[in-house]
Amino acid sequence: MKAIWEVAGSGAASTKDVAERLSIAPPSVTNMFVRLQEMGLVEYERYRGASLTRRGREEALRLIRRHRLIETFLLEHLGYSWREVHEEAERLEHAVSDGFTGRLAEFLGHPDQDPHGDPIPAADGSLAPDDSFPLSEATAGQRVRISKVGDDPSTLDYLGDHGLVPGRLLSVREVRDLDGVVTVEDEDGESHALGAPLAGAVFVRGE
Amino acid sequence: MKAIWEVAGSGAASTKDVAERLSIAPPSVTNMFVRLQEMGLVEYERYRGASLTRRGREEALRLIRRHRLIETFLLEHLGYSWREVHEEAERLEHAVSDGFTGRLAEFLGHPDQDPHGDPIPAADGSLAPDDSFPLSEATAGQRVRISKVGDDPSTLDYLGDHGLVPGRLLSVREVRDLDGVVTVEDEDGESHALGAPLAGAVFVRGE
DNA sequence: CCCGATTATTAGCCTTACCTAATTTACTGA
DNA sequence: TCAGTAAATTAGGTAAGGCTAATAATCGGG
Repeated sequence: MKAIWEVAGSGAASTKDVAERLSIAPPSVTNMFVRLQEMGLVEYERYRGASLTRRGREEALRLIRRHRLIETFLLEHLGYSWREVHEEAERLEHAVSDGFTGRLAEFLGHPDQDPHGDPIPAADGSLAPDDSFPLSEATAGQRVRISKVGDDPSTLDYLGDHGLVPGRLLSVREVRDLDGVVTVEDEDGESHALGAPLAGAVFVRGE
Repeated sequence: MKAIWEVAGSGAASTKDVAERLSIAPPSVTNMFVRLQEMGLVEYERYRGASLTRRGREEALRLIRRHRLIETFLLEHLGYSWREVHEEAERLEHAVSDGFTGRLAEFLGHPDQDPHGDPIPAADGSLAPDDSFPLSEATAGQRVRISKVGDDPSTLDYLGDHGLVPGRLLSVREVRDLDGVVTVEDEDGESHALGAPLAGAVFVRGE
């Protein structure tokens, strides 16, 4: 469910994309699509991918809520680094109950976003709309705030080391079409030139 | 592994006892014994039960360590009650990495016993020897400190409600052979008469 | 010392969640 | 439009971890 949401949002997720996200073989995904449809969590048509039903979306958002709350806890209270946190949270989210999730939210002070800057769905399944866009789509001169960063570990490490973390305010100096390099200046006057892959992994909101 | 340890310590655990502890059918246990033996975690002889090898014991103690650290966290930081905590910890302990365990121990200040009063094995697998005994084996006039209480939920609730928790100092007033009732007085001068089942579930150490 | 009760094992089956290999469908560009 | 390729599905298999029913071993009392 979570993989479908992450891969396709409310649209239809392809077998291949889901298989890649989960690192499993495509036939296993087809199989799962059929079963999820029987359970009423997914709308599925052969050769056309699967999309979430209302119930399916709720289920996915509950999982994502768990995941992000757990990540927040691991990062803020157990001293995990960004590169370690994802894997641990992935395993934990399948083992914890709703009761645990609620108490953890309480413990953390009901945060509405995780340390990546991703919004944490509310217990009722509602999710703040996301108006952020990748830095690669910014325009020169714009002032933006980092809202989240991609979750690839080495990307995360690099950005973290350079202070490019959610909440940071940036001025966009140049967006060069030729090679996709985006140059930004941070609050300390430090300037960063980010290649296309990095610029695409830094999500921002206009200020 | 954990079930074998809990049921038999370093002795041999019977198929039946383990099956009961895990609420599964005996044949499943026989099956598992065979596989654990192939893995070198258990010494097993048909019709004679299984006992842990050195590696098996280490493995079991690592799990118990996890379990007790998780329980401690749930009770002390997430506001779980004794009756809820066991089930949640049981599921979590299988999802958590050694890294998590270490950081959680750190977060909790490296406690050496859980809130039940059970010792928490050290990371290297060593476990403090347990010199406690059930209240039913105390003698009148003895002063004892509660070291742990049985983990049956309703027992736990009753004892908790009456302030009979680990750490509490008690004076043994009477141990009546006739019906097994043990009468104790707590630090506040409050007197408690505990029937055989309760007296057997309260473990104490001489002061 | 042996017989019946208790405990354990074997045999055979099920479901879940994966896999690979072979086949089918859909898509795209000449 | 149609052929080649990419994606998806079907077919059939494996291992883990359960189950029940039937059989076998052990043990304790008369």
